[in-house]
Order: sequence, then C-alpha cells, then structure tokens
Amino acid sequence: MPAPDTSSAAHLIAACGGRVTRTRIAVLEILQDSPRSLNHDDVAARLAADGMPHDRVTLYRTLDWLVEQGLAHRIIGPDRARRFKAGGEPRSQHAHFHCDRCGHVLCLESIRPDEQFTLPAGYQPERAELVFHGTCADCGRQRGAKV
Amino acid sequence: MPAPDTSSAAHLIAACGGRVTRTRIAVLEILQDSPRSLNHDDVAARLAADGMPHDRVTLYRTLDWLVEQGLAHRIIGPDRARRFKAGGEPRSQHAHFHCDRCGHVLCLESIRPDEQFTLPAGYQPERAELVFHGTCADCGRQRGAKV
DNA sequence: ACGGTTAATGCTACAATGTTGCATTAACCG
DNA sequence: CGGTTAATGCAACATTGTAGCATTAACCGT
Ligand SMILES: [Mn+2]
Ligand SMILES: [Mn+2]
Ligand SMILES: [Zn+2]
Ligand SMILES: [Zn+2]
Repeated sequence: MPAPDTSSAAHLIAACGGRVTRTRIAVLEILQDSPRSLNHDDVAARLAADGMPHDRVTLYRTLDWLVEQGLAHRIIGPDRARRFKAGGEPRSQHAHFHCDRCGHVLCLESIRPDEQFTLPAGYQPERAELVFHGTCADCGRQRGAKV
Repeated sequence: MPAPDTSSAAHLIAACGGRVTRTRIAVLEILQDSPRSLNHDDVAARLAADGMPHDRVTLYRTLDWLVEQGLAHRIIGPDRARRFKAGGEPRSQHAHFHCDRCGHVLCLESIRPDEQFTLPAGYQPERAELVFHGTCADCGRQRGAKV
C-alpha cells in the first residue's frame, strides 16, 4: 500500500466533500500538470488527447466547481475568455502576465497587488486584479519570431 | 459666432480626420456626460432616450473607433463585457474599481499601476491593468440596501 | 446649392463563450 | 448489492461581439 498522497487530485477533490469523478480528477490533473493557465479549449483538447469523453457544459461546470472549492483559480483575459490554473487564492492574490505575442497567461506569484495602494475614501476593496500586458520571457528571447 | 469649443464632441471627432456623424457625436457626448463607464447596453439605452436611431453593430464600431482614436478608453469587466468612458489613456494608465454590489465600474485616476512593480527577468511589460473589486463609496454609505 | 466619391451605416447572418432545464448515469452509502 | 442523489450528457437558449454587403449620407470640389 503506497503512502497516501494528500496532494493528489483525487485526494484534494475528496477533501472538498464532492464526489470523486473521472472528469474532476482528469481536469484537475490537467491543470496541475500545466505551467500556464488554460482556457476551456485547452482543457478540452487535453481531455480528448487522453481519450476522455467530455461534454462542453460538464467542463464548464467542472471548472467552476474547482474554483468554488478553491482547487483552482480563474482569470479573465482580454479576449474575454476565462483561463484556469490549479491552486486557489487563499489570501495570496497574485498578478498575471498576458503575452501579446504568444497569447499565454502566466502567474506572477511574487507580485501581490493588495496592500500596495491606498484607495480614495469610502472604497472598500476586497481583492485586486493586476494584469500586465507585453512580451513574455520566452517570446522575448526569440524576438522577431512570429509565433 | 460663438467661440469654437475645441473640447466639444464634434470638434474632437473632426480633429481625428473622421467624418463627423450624428452617431459619433451622440455617443461621445453620452460618454462625456457620464461620470462612470458604460457598457453597450447603457449607451444604447441613452441613445434611445434621446430619440436617436441606433444599430447594434454600428454602436460596436463607433465605440471601437472612439477607442482607436484615443477619444475613449475601454476596460473589460468580470462579466466579460466591455465598458467605455470618455478620454483616452495617453500615457496615464489608471486603475479601476468594480463594485460587486451595484455593478458600476469607476475610474481611479489617482492610482497608476505602471512603474510600481518590478517583474521577473525577461518580461517586457507594455501596460498594466489594475482592477479592484469590492464595495464602492456610494454603496458603502447605504449599507444593507440591496441595490 | 449640386452631384460625385466613399466613409459610415443598417441589416443579416454568423462566431465565440457561457447558461438553463431536464432526462440519464454513476458515485457513494448503508 | 440496491437505493439515493450528485454529476453528467444533451438540446436549446442567452450574451457579446464580427463579417459581408447593399444603402445612406458626410464631405469635397465645382
Ligand atoms: Mn494565477
Ligand atoms: Mn478608466
Ligand atoms: Zn509569449
Ligand atoms: Zn456600488
């Protein structure tokens, strides 16, 4: 009997009290395996590659559920499409970087927008979203290459 | 002959080299008259109130054109709908505040997200978007009122 | 003021993204 | 293993935004 991996997808899902289904496990593992955030199409493509059956609506609901449970977090890109990444935002709000060249959205865990600004009187902020736009490190290296 | 008001909507539009049409004038004046940002439906409703004929697509193109010309700026809310406000972003990127209670999006001209953070090596940011979420000053005053 | 040129508009159809309702399946529990 | 019900699959719909193309009207020169 292997030691129980308390950080495995199935284990995390079970800890939320929800049912541990093939779809939830597969989707969460896909998010965990990806260094960058993924939109619905990205996840669907990976599910298909794994030979997993998948319904468009179920995927929406699964991703929303993972966010609700704090197992993933979501950010809305300038293409008005949601992108997802494993790991919640317990109290650690972090900035994101949207590369205009390759379209990828990366997490900048080191940058915390909260507690950095003082708002005008009366405003009661609960969270802050900070998104940079420009050229990512990868695309900056091979400059001129039109990804 | 009245002194030429160089900040009037018609004058600003003419200065861009584009044709000065009823729609462009009306839309820009609507944006100029509003203290908060407006989405397409907001603008359409005001056009209708003014008895102006308006087509959905024309409104999209008009607003996009105003942004292109630097006469308005756009921000994408968490409801993935674009909101517009008069005035461009010449070099003055400013933060925005999205009220979770009333849904309004306000400009925080005093807060400039750029030149505030140092990104990891390799990243080349060109602009930064900073959006706070919470309760706005108006909604904070009449707390408990469920707008 | 008039007519020609063409940018801007109106209209239709379409695309992308996300939601709702409901019947069916399968995860869990005893 | 069988019953309960959360999760899924499916179809239809909603919202937001685009593309193509015929028509209108803003502008310019006369
Ligand atoms: Mn992130
Ligand atoms: Mn603004
Ligand atoms: Zn890139
Ligand atoms: Zn408010």
